[in-house]
Amino acid sequence: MREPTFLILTALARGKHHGYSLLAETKKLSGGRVTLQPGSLYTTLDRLKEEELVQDAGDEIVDGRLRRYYTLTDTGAKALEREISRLESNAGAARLSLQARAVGGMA
Amino acid sequence: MREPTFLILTALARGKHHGYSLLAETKKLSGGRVTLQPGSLYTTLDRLKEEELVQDAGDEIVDGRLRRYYTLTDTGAKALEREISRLESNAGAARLSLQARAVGGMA
DNA sequence: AACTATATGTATATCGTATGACTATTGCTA
DNA sequence: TAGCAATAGTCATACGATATACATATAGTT
Repeated sequence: MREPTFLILTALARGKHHGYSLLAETKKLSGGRVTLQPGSLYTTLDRLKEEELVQDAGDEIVDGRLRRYYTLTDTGAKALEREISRLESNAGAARLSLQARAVGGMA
Repeated sequence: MREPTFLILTALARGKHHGYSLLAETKKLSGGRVTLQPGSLYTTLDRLKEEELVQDAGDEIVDGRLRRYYTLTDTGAKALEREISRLESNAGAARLSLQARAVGGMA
């Protein structure tokens, strides 16, 4: 799972969002590092729906504009949890390696 | 940075390795999840050398077979450190989101 | 003689993402 | 009232890291 996908799932874990609001939310979650373009967002959402990690959560018309809401499925929440574990495990292993390098100098 | 790249840099942070030993080391570091194929490994190493995150650390002939060693550069170590921070930050944000979901139910 | 492990590569395909152009509506303001 | 920004979403194409499959060679094992 790559960062855009991860950020989208993370944003949706807090509750439902519509597409456009995800653009702002993912940017915020990444501390400003990641700015998704509409094209990336919607193709990713389509894929995630096919994989059943994300599902539709109803449409709404606000000020004449359609809002299409999305939420995490339980499968999606589990996938996110596994992904978090992977990140933490990788980060931990790498921290150990870097410490070994700092302490031992280079072999 | 994706997982294969990350695992290769992590392995090299502990000291020099030749290509083939990285296949085993990255597998070990990932807890068996990731099995790099030779093709992925060597193309990634070539790219990392071009980007100067990794450098050659001498050749050696053992039992009639060539071993080509690699190490991290300082730039590579810094890149790995930044990457670790990114993983930790993403994992932290996602944990909070999942907790919000668990506590609040779904909105 | 065939097979497995060690060791290093090349060529091509795949897939998620990036990019950029496009459609459409509302609200503001000059 | 024409023009522009912001909101909301779609579509076509390109890119790039990795995956897959293949190639080559030596050493040791069965």
